Amino acid sequence: MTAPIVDKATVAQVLRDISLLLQLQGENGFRSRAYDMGADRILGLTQDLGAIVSEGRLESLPGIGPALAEKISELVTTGRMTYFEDLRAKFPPGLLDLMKLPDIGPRKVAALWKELGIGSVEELEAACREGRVRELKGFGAKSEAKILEGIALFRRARGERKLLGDVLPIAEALLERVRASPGVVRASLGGSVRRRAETVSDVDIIASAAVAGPVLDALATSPGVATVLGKGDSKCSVRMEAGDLQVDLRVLPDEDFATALHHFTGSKAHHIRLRNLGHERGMKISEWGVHRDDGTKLQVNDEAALYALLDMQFVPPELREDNGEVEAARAGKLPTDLVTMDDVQGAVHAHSTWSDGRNSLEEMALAAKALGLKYLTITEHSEAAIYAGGLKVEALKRQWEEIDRVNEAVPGMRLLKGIEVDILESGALDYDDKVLEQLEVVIASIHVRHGMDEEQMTRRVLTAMDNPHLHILGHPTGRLIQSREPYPLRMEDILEHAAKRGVSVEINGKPARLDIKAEYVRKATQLGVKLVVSCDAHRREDLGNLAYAVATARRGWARKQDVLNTLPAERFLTALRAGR
DNA sequence: GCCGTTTTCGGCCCGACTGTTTTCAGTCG
Repeated sequence: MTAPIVDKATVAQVLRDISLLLQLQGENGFRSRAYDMGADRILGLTQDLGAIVSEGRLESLPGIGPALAEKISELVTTGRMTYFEDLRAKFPPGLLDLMKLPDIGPRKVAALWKELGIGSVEELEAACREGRVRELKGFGAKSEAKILEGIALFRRARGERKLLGDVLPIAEALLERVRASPGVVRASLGGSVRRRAETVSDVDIIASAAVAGPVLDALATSPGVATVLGKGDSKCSVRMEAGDLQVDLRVLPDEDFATALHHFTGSKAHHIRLRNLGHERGMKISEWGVHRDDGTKLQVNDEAALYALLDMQFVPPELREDNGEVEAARAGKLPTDLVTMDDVQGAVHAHSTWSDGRNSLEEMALAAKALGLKYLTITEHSEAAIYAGGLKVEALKRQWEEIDRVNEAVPGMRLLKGIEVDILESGALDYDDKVLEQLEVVIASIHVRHGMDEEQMTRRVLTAMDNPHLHILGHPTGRLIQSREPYPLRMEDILEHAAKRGVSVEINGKPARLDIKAEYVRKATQLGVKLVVSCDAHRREDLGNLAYAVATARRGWARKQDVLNTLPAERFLTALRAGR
């Protein structure tokens, strides 16, 4: 098998660019959407793209037909796509950036380009300042002002999505404010935040109330709101001061709450599947309810009722990505015991002032206890991690004495003696086996020498897993969302080896890591690999990262029994050693 | 461009909001 020249993300990006260019050309919208759906499909693949291409299996993927298969195949095997290059050559290179501006879509970009010869953000800015844009049909003075605002925003945010961990706390605070406003019956977050996507672009809140006005006002006047972008009879959009975050609130009668919540939770792909299923049954599903073809409105009290109408199991929001959940729910094969925060008995992966953490062992213990947890694994860095205050063996042994003291002092909470030991370049671990065997929990992670090639890096991790004292593989891919690519690793090989050797795999809940990601969680559970949800805490507040690890586990369809730290401490320790 | 348990052709989710209009087009989610 030859390694693909281009990765999934690149293929998806090319397909999305084609979609935009086709829209610019005024092509059939469904044709451009086919490229978008193809991009989604490729991005969501758990299997190796190179293998799928070389085995000619592209066309077996839903949404990929002969035309896309041929183009993707060309791109993956040669690194180029003639169709894309030809298409792109018809337009100035800056044109695609224009589409990223708010309220600017393909029709407006086409008009700006054809009528005014505008091909870049800079040219658009100049034209707005000179008042040339208002001369165009469909544009006015207000449009020019809004475009200039949008350009400023574009330059600040560069269109980047935000980490879920940066957005969720803001979203939950706003939700509480909406919930407390006059006349609200029900309220919930929606959108990618509710689905717990790794990154989100905005916040959706859905509320039910007999009168919408006061609820919309509550959001518009919330602390932290920078500008009110728009406010109508049922909808209000604001931009927060923090991080240019946009928040959309919809308020409707309570009888429409469930269908609206479902609609605005998405994902779009999941939703389209459901609408089509409804169509087959003579039902029209929209945010305004479910209607029979004769116009009668069906009562839908909650989302479960909506799925029941379609003869499906309820699909939890985290699974609504059209990754097989629709088929599984129709067949009654969707797991009903996905892991929840309430299932988690202990937190894995915490640092203290002994290495690079900010809080003492006792402070960490008290904070974990306050969250209702029963145990916390203390896993400082090992000796090689000099930059992170890694512990020499003597210091590690002194720490055990303090752990014993804290365990006496904080009843109901047990600190477990562990380590986050470095995986050295050779694949050896940074402590002798004689030290490792005395520890209750051994996490092994890579922290240095990221630049090795795929073969070397894979070999390094496989070798590490052969050490019988290693219990958990820590943040296995090393990615930092939006700032560092994963190590070049054959993850399928790693997960298969973990299954064979009885090594557990971490789902690191630090919002910038979420490592392993949901797709690999699903792969891991299929292979029978046991998982732990971790907080990778460097301070008290980081214990809350567990919630993001649990969300990632759920997005990967992990059940309670797949996650070892849902067990009480003693059984957790036994399970870590089972199969080792 | 993709798809099919009435289809290999003719569909493909649909409503709110804004700014420009004077009945609507474009964008967004």
